[in-house]
Amino acid sequence: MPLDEKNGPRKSGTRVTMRDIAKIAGVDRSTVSRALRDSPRVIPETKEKIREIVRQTGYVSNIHAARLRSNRAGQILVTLPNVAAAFFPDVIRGIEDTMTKHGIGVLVGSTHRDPEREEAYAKQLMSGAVDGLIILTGQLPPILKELPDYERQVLAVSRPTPDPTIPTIAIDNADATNTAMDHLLSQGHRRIAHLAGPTYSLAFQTRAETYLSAMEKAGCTEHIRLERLERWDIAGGLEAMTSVLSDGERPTAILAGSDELAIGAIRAAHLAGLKVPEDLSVMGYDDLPICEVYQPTITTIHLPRWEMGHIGAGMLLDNLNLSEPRPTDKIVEYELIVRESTGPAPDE
Amino acid sequence: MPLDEKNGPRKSGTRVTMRDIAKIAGVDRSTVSRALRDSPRVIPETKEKIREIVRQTGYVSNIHAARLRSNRAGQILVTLPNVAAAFFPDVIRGIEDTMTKHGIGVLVGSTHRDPEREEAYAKQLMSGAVDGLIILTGQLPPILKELPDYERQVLAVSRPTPDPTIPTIAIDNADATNTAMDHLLSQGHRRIAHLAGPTYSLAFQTRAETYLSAMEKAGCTEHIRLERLERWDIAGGLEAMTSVLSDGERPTAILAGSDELAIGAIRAAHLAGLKVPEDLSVMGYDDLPICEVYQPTITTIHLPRWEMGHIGAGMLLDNLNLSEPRPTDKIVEYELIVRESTGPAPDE
DNA sequence: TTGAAAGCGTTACCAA
DNA sequence: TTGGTAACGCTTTCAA
Repeated sequence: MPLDEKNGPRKSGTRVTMRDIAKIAGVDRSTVSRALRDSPRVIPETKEKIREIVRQTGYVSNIHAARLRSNRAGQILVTLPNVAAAFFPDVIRGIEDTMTKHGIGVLVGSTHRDPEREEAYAKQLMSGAVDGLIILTGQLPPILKELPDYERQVLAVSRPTPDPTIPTIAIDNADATNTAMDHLLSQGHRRIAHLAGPTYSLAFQTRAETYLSAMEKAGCTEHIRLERLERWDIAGGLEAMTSVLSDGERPTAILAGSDELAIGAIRAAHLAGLKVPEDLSVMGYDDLPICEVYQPTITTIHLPRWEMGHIGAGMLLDNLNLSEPRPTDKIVEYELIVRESTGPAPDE
Repeated sequence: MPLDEKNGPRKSGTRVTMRDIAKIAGVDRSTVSRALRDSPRVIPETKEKIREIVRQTGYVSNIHAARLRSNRAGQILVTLPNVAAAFFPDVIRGIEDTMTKHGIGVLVGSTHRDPEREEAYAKQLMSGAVDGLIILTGQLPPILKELPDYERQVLAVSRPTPDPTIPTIAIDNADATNTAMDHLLSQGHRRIAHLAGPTYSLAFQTRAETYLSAMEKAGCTEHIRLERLERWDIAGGLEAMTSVLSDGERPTAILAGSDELAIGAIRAAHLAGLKVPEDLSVMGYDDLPICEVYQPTITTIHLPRWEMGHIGAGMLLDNLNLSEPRPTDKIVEYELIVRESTGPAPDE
């Protein structure tokens, strides 16, 4: 971050400072400081006088000075792989709603899976620009481990990280996958393919592994078809499904690792002249808003996104404030939502 | 933002400071500062020595101190109404890509149309927490006007604001709407209804007005049906369309103010047993990614989202750096994309 | 090329 | 309840 040394400090244009307020009010700077933060140690009269002067002068406190002195940023950072994914807004909202109540600001940064960006965000925490970090990417920037006590300032929500010391809020992905598989198997499906999300993500990894073991348990070993992807968006689903349809035995059901993959799969099936769910059942994970209005509507595993964010935010606040750290994982409930995109296996 | 006065400054846990590095290296703090910012005024040898010590000690500079002293935040803020809207990610990406190249961080905040939140974000600019503000909401927080020279630090992208002094990057909404209407009229449609986005947004307002005048010009005054909404998401489109279908003359085409409204409208039509586009044509604005894979695929007005963000970011950087302000508006090009959701008007 | 020193504007301790 | 004052950790003149 090469700041231009040629420019000196940006000319602050003779901005009003706390000292000025103090002078006008005829009190000390410390009193002004207390008054503005509504300390009980200033009588209402003095407060009102100071506030009036602030109003008239249009004074705004210099946040850098406050942060330097108090060593608190008053804000946290949420990192996610990609702002475009419809999964995150609700999680962020859950975090925001909680943090805002406590006067803590929430910043959002997208990593695009770029290690440089991840490191830049990690440094925001390390440099004190933010007080805490909530990771939605499932990736822990390695550099963070240099930060003493990082387990208390970092939290993973919705996607577990490889580092088990980071407290995590998520569903039980193995359990959810078994529920999904039960749904498909109970409809008579045997040729079930899985469009798996990226292997670097633990959540997708678990889903894929559980799919495999569920297929084995159901005696469908010979029908296993695991399509591994390096993405989990609509385009990825489209591509993967096209590949599935183009060779080998055609499945009667698709368990997609995300709703986006499911939409891509449905679209690919449609383009190939197949009807969903008559010819092919498709389901996903997440229960994105679009699931309810896509045509057909989409069967999925509902994740309590707002709630995960809410719980995570509360937990981070605890870790940040309490002298005693309490970094424990938290499993939240999922729910199978059956809609139009899955149905009985077609007769042979 | 009531910080807890009981907690003193957060214990920094004997963190390594610049002074420590200087002591170990046997140089002055100023030399360390220069070395770390790669100033030409330190010989490579000294630099390397200092860097090595930094590496070993795990030193990270205190960003608050740097910002206080230099009076620069090194980051800008982007405000948008709602992280959930699929419209914004590309715009943000365009902003990020440009800013990152210049070593400027990008923060994203959602207002949820809450005046308190809007004001809180405005104060981030006023307090110096961020160097600039890019507004995607179409709303200018009133308090910002108290900031001298705010026109140079604030920019509106994609949605014009009511304040004409704020530089704006957007398409020509009137022109785009005429293009859309031409498309529908040329397909033989006369009974065209418009699902209009919220009136508080200038962009939606312009689209609605242009719809009206286009209908008049086409001699379709008696078929005008303008459904005004306070939202522009899928649920809003569903609701509005249901209302349109439930009373009065049934339109043969819908011009929806956004792609989300269009999806809601298509869904409502489907639920009412109508086929799109055979019974009803529907089109939107924005060209969201889902338009390409929804069933049917959706005709729309493409907006160059990444580009708008990119241009906006560049313009803000100019305004921030140059002594001479250059706040001019910029009109970008849109494009009509014809897909499956529109077709010839049905025979009567 | 480096060092010394003066702040940046606020907060929080300690006294009064 | 208020005042005085010493930091907070860095950057940037100015001098050497």
